[in-house]
Amino acid sequence: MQVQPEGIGVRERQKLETRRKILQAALDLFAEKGFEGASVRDIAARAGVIHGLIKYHFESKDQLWKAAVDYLFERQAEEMRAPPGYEDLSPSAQARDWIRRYVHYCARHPEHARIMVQESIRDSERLRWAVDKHISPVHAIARELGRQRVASGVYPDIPQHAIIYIIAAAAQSPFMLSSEVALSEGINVTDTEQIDAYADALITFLLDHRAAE
Amino acid sequence: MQVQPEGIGVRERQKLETRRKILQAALDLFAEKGFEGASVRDIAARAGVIHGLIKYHFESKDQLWKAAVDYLFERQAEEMRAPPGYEDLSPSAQARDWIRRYVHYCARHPEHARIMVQESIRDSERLRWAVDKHISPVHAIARELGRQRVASGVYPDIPQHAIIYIIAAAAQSPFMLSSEVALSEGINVTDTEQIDAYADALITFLLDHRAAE
DNA sequence: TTTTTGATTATCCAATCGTATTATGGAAAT
DNA sequence: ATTTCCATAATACGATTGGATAATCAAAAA
Repeated sequence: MQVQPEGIGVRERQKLETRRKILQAALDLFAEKGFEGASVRDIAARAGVIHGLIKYHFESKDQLWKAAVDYLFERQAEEMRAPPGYEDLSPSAQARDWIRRYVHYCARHPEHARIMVQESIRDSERLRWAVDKHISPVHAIARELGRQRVASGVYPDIPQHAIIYIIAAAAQSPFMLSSEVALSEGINVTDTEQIDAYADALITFLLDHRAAE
Repeated sequence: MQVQPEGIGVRERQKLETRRKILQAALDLFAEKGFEGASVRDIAARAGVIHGLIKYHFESKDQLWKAAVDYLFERQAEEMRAPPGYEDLSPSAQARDWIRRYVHYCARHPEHARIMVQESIRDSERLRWAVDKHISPVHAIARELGRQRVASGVYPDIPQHAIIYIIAAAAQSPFMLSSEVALSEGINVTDTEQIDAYADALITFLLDHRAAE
């Protein structure tokens, strides 16, 4: 009657590891090929497991997708948490810092925008689930933030949904479409310098620039 | 030996009509479901023809997609042609007019952004074809326009590719994602008032606003 | 040590996929 | 009037799809 070292057996550790590998492969392939385009056999092959295991661990392709999206938004919440000292910054500096951090998040995890955009283009049950569980809560927070920045004159007084979609789309676009950018502009958007340069450009266009005349 | 009224027979007229119906159905379904998600049988059913006709008229699903994209960019070139008197406007007024017309184009034809974004997320032979034939030429024109506007102080002095992706993404986003906007914000972006309001908001954010402090 | 449990493996299934092939019927050419 | 041509229709094919099922085998429990 030994006490287990980690409180977890070999068996359960392997099970969790298998789930993790499947989830990572699902993220990659759903982002690359979309829900219909990514087959459960492709996903299983990339994860290095037999395809029947996906039904065993996730019951269906649909629920695998939802598990992947859960992971996506949990990770976003962690990585986009305000850094220490953020509250002490001026409204303008807060906005600049937030946009810069969001651009870096989009560059680090282009699969987030890729999966969600491909799903949001269609009107599926999966989209309704994602809106209810993840998108609406995120937008509610963004609206509250946006209202404060309009009040302090950092953002212009335009509808909140316009602010949300303009900033999100502009921040995600070149990283979500990195293949197109590489082919048409010859630019590798995964370079750290490129990411910072793009964040600078976006902040300049939105916050520092006013058209002449 | 009668001279034909239109220079075109019943037979050829019907053939062209069939091609047109298939092309329109392909546009709808490629935009809705992506290349892999849209089956040739779905497309044929929506066009009201037998599915074998698609091979007869377009040889393969791949070439049908390319024909649809050809149509997309030809129509865009027509509809985005500068209106009479455009050249007489000030640089600032030209930029505002162009953005407003582009937002309306995106609202009128959300399938354009939907098809191209779904394809640009993956790195396929189709994407390379589309970049070579359509995207690169469009970007070349956009870069030239952008350079003029930077010179006149209407756009900020940031890299041209940043200008292109910021404006295009922001203009397309709410219309490309109209289902998500409807579900999460309760807004119907197909309303004419909504389209104009969004164009106003985008122009304000990009050209008229500067952050306080 | 023996038994039980459950993660994994190996097949199987019906449905659907893109594509190829053959048949047909009426417009166009002679 | 007769023949030719070709757009359309009707099947067929092998491959792949998501999902279901039964066998296996080692860890965990007894």
